[in-house]
Amino acid sequence: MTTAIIHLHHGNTMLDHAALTTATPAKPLSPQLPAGAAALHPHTIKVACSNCNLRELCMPLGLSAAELDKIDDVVASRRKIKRGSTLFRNGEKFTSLFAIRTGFFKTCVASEDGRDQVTGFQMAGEIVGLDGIVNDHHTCDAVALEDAEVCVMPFDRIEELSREVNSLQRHVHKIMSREIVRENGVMLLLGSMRAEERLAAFLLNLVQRLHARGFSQSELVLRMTREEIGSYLGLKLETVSRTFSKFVDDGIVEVKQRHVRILNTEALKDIVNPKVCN
Amino acid sequence: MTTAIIHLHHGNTMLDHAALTTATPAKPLSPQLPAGAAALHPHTIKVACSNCNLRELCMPLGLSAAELDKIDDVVASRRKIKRGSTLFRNGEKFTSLFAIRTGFFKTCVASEDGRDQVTGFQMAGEIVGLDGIVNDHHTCDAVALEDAEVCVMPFDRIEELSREVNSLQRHVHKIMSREIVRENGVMLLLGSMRAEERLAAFLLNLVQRLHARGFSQSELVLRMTREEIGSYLGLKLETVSRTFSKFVDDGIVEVKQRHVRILNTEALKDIVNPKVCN
DNA sequence: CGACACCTTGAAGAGGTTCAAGAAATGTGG
DNA sequence: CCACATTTCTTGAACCTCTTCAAGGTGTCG
Repeated sequence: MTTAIIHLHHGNTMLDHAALTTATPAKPLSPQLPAGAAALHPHTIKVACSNCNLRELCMPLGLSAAELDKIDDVVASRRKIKRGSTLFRNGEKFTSLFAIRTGFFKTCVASEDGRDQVTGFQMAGEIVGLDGIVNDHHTCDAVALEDAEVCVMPFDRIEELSREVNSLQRHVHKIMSREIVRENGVMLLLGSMRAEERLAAFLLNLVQRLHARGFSQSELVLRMTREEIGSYLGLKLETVSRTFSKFVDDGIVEVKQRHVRILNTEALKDIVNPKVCN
Repeated sequence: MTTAIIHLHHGNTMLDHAALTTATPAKPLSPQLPAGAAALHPHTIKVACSNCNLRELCMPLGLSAAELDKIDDVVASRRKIKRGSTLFRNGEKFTSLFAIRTGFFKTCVASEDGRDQVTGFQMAGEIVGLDGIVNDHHTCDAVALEDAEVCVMPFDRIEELSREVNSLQRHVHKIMSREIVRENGVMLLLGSMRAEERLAAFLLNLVQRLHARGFSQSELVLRMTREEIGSYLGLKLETVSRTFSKFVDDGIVEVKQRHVRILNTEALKDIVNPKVCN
């Protein structure tokens, strides 16, 4: 019975503590907003990278003090995006890359006839907007799945600076290459995995990225709907729901709406990479 | 009857003329090999971009003479790859990007348990190797589907030069962004399309790219097996074969092994983007 | 508290896969 | 250049996974 879990865990502390919200990590990786800065302007705030705790995620390591000074100029401003609204939209002019400071995004592309496909979920420290470089216009939408804040990095400024700071140039290349490799992995998932494998891979990937940001290795709060997960994984929302229920039945995870606790990471790994027996 | 076509077209001139081999395009876009150069060294030949007819595909436009001189240094050498052998392999150290001069490649990633997924097919003028930048090692295989020749472009040299030549810098960024956007499109295909839609989209994409290289808009020779097409499209080879047969039955294409003639491009487009009828 | 979005589950159905066999093309070695 | 081995492609039939349609439950937010 999959419904039992809802009552079994009703009232206990599962998934209820603060470490479960992406806005408040356990490790000290949260961005530090200069006190009072937010009050200056409702949407854009001028700030620097050098005192940002997410720098190790967005920016190259091992910068000299002089380079750091220059890098501070990459971020032109910050921008807050309300849950449900878009950071950029398919067709809009491309001017900047965005580094996510807080919050959670999805990116999605649409075909002409209106189908759409979630191409990724992005969290703090990750960069969105790379799709816009090639044609000076964005080819996908970036939608905030929770209230978010991003650093706006005008791309011409990035190009200018990366001619001067070698490690920044290398970093930009790596970020783009990383995105290519990530998408290769998604293609493998979409092209060759079955529903259970897809969802297992998805959960492991999410929890791994969250863990790198100081969150639990075993508990997470999904910021997206079943439908969005399904779109990303090439499944219908009902299939996602059923597969969650199957994992619960098998004792691999606990699920309470969007709260997920992984009880058996190894089992998930085995589902993704089925052992050849004998 | 789908088998009829094989006899119907037996002996006719369908797909038989020279314009159908990727090595001999109708338009003058074929690379010009300096006479005798090939004899100097069996595998690597020092040549420049400035006199290459594929330059408009690989390199930025509107370069000054001085910039062109510099760009010539990007290509360290050329390399010939026999059909079936690999240009690079998952795990190998990354040093260079490769511009395809002639021939046809597939790139594929493998999961730990041995499944593999074709992530793309590349033809003359396209760049492979971008996956290697992020971790200094390649994460996929690039396999020649026919005898091929590539220009070897050491990446540190590219980075060096793109600090000096702004248009090259921009070009490198665009190439990577284009790959990201392409993969977004494949994700849409894998995540939301049915078999017929996938194959139709695949054929239209191939023929469009071939046409940009001076080949026919309606005829093409597939350089890959049904299994490789299937892997790319997230289908089994039998499904690819059946879908081809369906298209033949519907009078949309003629198929004779790997020779394909598109009889009704509009029909293919309608399959990819189904019209919503009332 | 009521409206709305989201999630779960069941039952029936479709699309694609698997297994199997045979045909056609391709490559190889004598 | 031909015979044979191998690879590739096609097709059928049974099966299975995932989808579709439908209904009801749960949670959330104004």
